[in-house]
Amino acid sequence: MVVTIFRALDDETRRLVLDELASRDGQTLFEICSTLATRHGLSLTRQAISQHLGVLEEAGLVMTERRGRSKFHYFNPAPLAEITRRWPIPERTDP
Amino acid sequence: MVVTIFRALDDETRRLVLDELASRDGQTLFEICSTLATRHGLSLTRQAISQHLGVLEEAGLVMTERRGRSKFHYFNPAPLAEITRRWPIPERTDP
DNA sequence: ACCATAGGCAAGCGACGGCTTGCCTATCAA
DNA sequence: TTGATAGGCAAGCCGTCGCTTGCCTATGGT
Repeated sequence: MVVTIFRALDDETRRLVLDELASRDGQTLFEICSTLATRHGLSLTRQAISQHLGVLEEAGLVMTERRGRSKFHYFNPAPLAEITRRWPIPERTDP
Repeated sequence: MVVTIFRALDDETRRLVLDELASRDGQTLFEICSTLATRHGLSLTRQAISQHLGVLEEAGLVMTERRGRSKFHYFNPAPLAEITRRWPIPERTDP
């Protein structure tokens, strides 16, 4: 199944994962689990987070790098440009 | 239920509706139905499109204006700024 | 070799989303 | 007033998503 960035972004947990990686890049699965738990009160299984990371990776929003038995995750905002390319966002939002 | 812009964008039909309104603003429900059918081969019920428009309106991506028995729909890209505000998009995407 | 650590695979369940169907309301024209 | 046009409400079906549970693989330390 093809995962679009729109599907990937349509989940608050995945958005929090992106926030986490944006603030501290290169975290492992277990690190993301613990930071999500302590900073956002998320009580999710490791597998749940793993699946979320899989979706984000398929969408190209997260890049990974294996070293030994660890897998490091990096936030890649580049695919988000598809949104602004499709619907240009006005500079200012003054009502 | 609260409809976020992320949920609203996570549907190709809704994205096509936004494209349609972006290219020709102020269309009615029936106009959107026919243009989607002719230009994208979408064979959906009027109610389906109506529900999509409802979701887009709840998310603030579509503004409406009633005149008589017609309801005109306008694309409002302003809420999309939430995305770039949360995750700044790099200017260029040269690899 | 042994065991703990870091992660993956797959099945199953509950809930929600998209779409249809059927019927109803409101506005305009004759 | 009658009928046609533009749209709304609500129930129901089916597929998909998020999450858990259980088990398996692989790397590193001692």
